[in-house]
Amino acid sequence: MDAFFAAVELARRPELVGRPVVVGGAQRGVVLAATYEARAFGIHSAMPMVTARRLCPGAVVVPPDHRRYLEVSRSVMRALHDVTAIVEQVSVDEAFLDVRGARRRLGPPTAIGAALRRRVHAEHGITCSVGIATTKFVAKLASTHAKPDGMMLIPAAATVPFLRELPVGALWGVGASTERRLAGRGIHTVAELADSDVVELQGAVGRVNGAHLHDLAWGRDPRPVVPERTERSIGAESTFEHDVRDPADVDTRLLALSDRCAGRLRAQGLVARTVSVKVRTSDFRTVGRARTLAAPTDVAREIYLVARELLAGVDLRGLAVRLVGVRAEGLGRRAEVVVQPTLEEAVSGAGATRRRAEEAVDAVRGRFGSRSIGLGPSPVHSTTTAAHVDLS
DNA sequence: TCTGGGGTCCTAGGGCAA
DNA sequence: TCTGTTGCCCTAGGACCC
Repeated sequence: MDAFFAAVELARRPELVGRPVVVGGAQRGVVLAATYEARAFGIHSAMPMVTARRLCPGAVVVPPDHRRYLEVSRSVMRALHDVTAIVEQVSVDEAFLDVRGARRRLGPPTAIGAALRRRVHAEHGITCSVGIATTKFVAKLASTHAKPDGMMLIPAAATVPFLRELPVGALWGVGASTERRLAGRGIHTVAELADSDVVELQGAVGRVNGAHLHDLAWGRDPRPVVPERTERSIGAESTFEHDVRDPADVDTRLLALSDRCAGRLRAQGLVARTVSVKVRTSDFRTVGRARTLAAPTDVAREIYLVARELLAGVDLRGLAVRLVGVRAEGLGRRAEVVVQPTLEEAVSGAGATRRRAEEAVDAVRGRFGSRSIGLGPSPVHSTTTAAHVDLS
């Protein structure tokens, strides 16, 4: 999709068409999407909102509506699934399709691409770009080159000449850091990358990455289009409006994040073996801590208690906290995992009770909305967590 | 001066077991 | 029983993507 979030906003607010529009949070956020009119001012995604406002004071700033973007995304993905079952969704606004099996029914890839672009525009009033190639990463580059609102086909024979013209930063997996490291070795273009020595390259950017980038430079990319990839982790993090010093403030946020994390685990029937926390201090330094549990869990209270302990072990060097996050890793299907209670739990039934309480919370949320009920902070040594109920 | 939130993957070192 | 090798798991951190 082209400037996806911004395009969705424009589709329902046509009076904004033609104006510089930026989708992003209020104060401490970054730019999530910008229309091409806004990009003309130098605005791009991931840029701090304050910088964007400075570059273009006249820009219309729209707060994000992720629920709406997800709706449109799902609808677009359904259109893709009408073409083929082999759809690999990469993000909310991007996917790979293996259309080899659809050619007899729907025609050549260019016809399929054109039909899809027409359908998305007709159904949602937004534009997308299509890249067609024999490998995933070349198709991705082609779609980038086709933007906005275009389509590009790169035949197999044209692949290497096309790639050689590009700067290394155009390759998927080459960010600012790798680009700098390569530049230090005189490598600025894909042609220079392709002609460099693999072993030397591996010394510069790592064993796996070096070999991978060298392959990409020659158009080699054996990765197939993989539908339905399983999730590796589920996390939640949030930045405070102002940096905080009171541990109780951090603690309250940590509980809410653990709650969100566990709720999503249960919703997907997953349990996590590892809990990790992330904390960013006022100097923007980020540290993480992780612990693998004796038994996997999907219970907010358990995740929270581990997260709190991990956080207590972090030396904040006297600095205020900017962000905290909780992540559940080492995921497994709850139905396939044997959860052995501790001896204490087996005697008291505490673990099972806790889980049933949180399932009740899920049920209330399912009926009255996600903000209708939440875990509240509890006395430090209490084994129970109060529920805060607001059915207003 | 400012820098979100959701993720994935790789590296490197220590612990540990075969 | 001791020693060396190998490989996996765990943790921390970094790079990257949208």
